[in-house]
Amino acid sequence: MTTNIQSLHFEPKLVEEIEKVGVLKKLEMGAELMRPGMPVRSIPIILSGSLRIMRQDEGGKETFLYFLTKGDTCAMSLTCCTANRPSSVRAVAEDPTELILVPVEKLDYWMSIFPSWKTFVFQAYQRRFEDLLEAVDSLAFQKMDERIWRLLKKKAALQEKRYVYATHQELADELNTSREVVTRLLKKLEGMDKIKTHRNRIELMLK
DNA sequence: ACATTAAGTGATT
DNA sequence: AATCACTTAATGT
Repeated sequence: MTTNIQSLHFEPKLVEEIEKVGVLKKLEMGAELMRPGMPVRSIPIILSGSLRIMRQDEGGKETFLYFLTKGDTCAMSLTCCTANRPSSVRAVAEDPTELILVPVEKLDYWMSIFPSWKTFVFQAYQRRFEDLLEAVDSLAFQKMDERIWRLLKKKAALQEKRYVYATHQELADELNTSREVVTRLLKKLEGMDKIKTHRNRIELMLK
């Protein structure tokens, strides 16, 4: 399903420019568009499909940052281009994807004469920033010990008492983790005198 | 006493 | 933090 450039509410003259200077590129699912260290010579505008943007650590382990979909462009590319720095992320096609590559040289010029381009770039930054915050949140939330403690307090507060009636397995299911992890972290909380564990029941030690 | 279910543990990735 | 393989403890019949 191809989206054309017209649907991205650019002014007609800009659409013309993009068509003249942009290069259409199609990516198979799983194809890599960008990898860390690659020089960035053009910025992509996604027409259809989606790109998965990831960060990579030294060992090559990847963490998901955000998706780019129809009408998006890559904020990283914009900064890399203007600062003339290599890419620090990896971009892989999540689906079969079509995009237009716009050469760097045009960016400044378009910024100054096309209001819709300025808006486009500005929005790209704003949306990517939001996505990034979301990614940070979910990573921060993945500290299971905190999540369990929050859940217990919430459950206890929901009633009036200091007991939470649940098995480790049930808690594990709620937190999308394994029973063993829950058991161990509860043990840790118990060691800190925050709770006492019983069968089918957890006692919150609130003073 | 026996079976069932919950909880605890070590090792491995 | 997840998974596996097992052990041990608590409870129900």
